[in-house]
Amino acid sequence: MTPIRILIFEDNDSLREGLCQLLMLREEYTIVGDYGDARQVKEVVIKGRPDVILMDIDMPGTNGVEAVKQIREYDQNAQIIMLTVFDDNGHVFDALKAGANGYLLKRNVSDMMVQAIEEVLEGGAPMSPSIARLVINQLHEQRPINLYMLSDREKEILGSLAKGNSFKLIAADLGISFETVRTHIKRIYDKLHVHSQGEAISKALNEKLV
Amino acid sequence: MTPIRILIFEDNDSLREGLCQLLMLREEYTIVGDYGDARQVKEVVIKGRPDVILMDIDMPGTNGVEAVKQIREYDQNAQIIMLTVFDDNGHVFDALKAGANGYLLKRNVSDMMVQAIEEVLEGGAPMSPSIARLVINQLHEQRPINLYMLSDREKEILGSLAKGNSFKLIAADLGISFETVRTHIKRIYDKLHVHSQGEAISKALNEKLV
DNA sequence: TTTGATATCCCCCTATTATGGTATTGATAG
DNA sequence: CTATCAATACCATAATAGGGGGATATCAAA
Repeated sequence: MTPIRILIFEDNDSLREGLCQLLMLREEYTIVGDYGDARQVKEVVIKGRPDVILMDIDMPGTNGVEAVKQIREYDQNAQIIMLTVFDDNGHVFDALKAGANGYLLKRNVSDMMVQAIEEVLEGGAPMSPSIARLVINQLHEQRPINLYMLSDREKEILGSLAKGNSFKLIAADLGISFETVRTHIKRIYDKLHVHSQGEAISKALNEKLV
Repeated sequence: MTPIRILIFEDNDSLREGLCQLLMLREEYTIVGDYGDARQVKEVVIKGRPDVILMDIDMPGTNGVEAVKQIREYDQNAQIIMLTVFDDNGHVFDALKAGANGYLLKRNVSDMMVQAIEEVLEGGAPMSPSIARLVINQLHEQRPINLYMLSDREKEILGSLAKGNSFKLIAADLGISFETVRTHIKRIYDKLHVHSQGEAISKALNEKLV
């Protein structure tokens, strides 16, 4: 059976060495490199052909997020697990958007690292609980909107407008007259405090009014 | 110490009973109710005051997603863990958006349920690995941008347009003439295959071109 | 050197949208 | 019962946007 190739970027020397020792206990793992910074990330990844990359977020020089972006330009297969001390610094979403596959807090590393590596290789996404909650909360949509008191009909028309339809088309779609559409649009603009189609569509889409 | 109150909605009788038995083994848990459907969800939740709700996705009558929406209308505190057989049916995101806090595949239930309950009460978001990966993949932004071959200037102008600015304003902002803005806009419309501001803004925002 | 892409500017004409009115109907809340 | 609101509809005028041209300058690649 071929060994699992692991590459480590972590600027804290003692943590990095601890990780190496922890992972070397498992004979199915091979550490193909461990680095205190990500300056040579491209060369190192190409040479090392890692299955799993452990990437610290905060490093001198190239930070972890930037490193992930660079890696993803030419390698979509390596599984990348981010390591960080804090769970609130906004880097979380940047890293995940850039293409990271997992996200562990350093305080969970000794407990969860081996399990996390197994999980990520099986197509999972290992995350510390507080990180997982951040991600889930991101998805929660707060709805009790209608901040602008749009009526159902007005929302319908704004929705159609935001799809790019002209007044004429909206009228035909809804089976009402062109003039009625214009009346609705006027009221929508009033309520939204805008004065043009562009502003209305922008506001509608950005604030998810439709 | 006050017990942890658990409420169960699951239409598979044997799984539901299995869950009850599993959780009753722990003396810190109290099952405040177990139901095969979510028809009375509002009354039951108000009466039971659960700390944790286990909610099956697929149930006759009111489905799990709908039930979560109803619960969240008046209870923001109960921690809701969804249960499902499949990890690919699109309900995943609906449920999480509606306000669920965790998501387990039924095949992981016996292994992970107790740990999941602890995790969710500590502010985590327990998920089966494959669900976690779905969520993470949702965040990954695929970049193969510039599908439409917009130049930098064109992207800049489209961005300004999508903020709701008029041609006049864009011209003033960029320090170029009104006619130049129009020329750019015409080319943008060509490249995007649209014929109006509305369509252009809609496309720009929905496809994240800016 | 010529070509192609980009950015800049102008003109003409038409179509669509914005603003300001007024008005009728039906449903609903006081 | 009546005041209000939502939805419907129309008119007139002004402003903005869309579609068709044509033109010049730059820069890099062929």
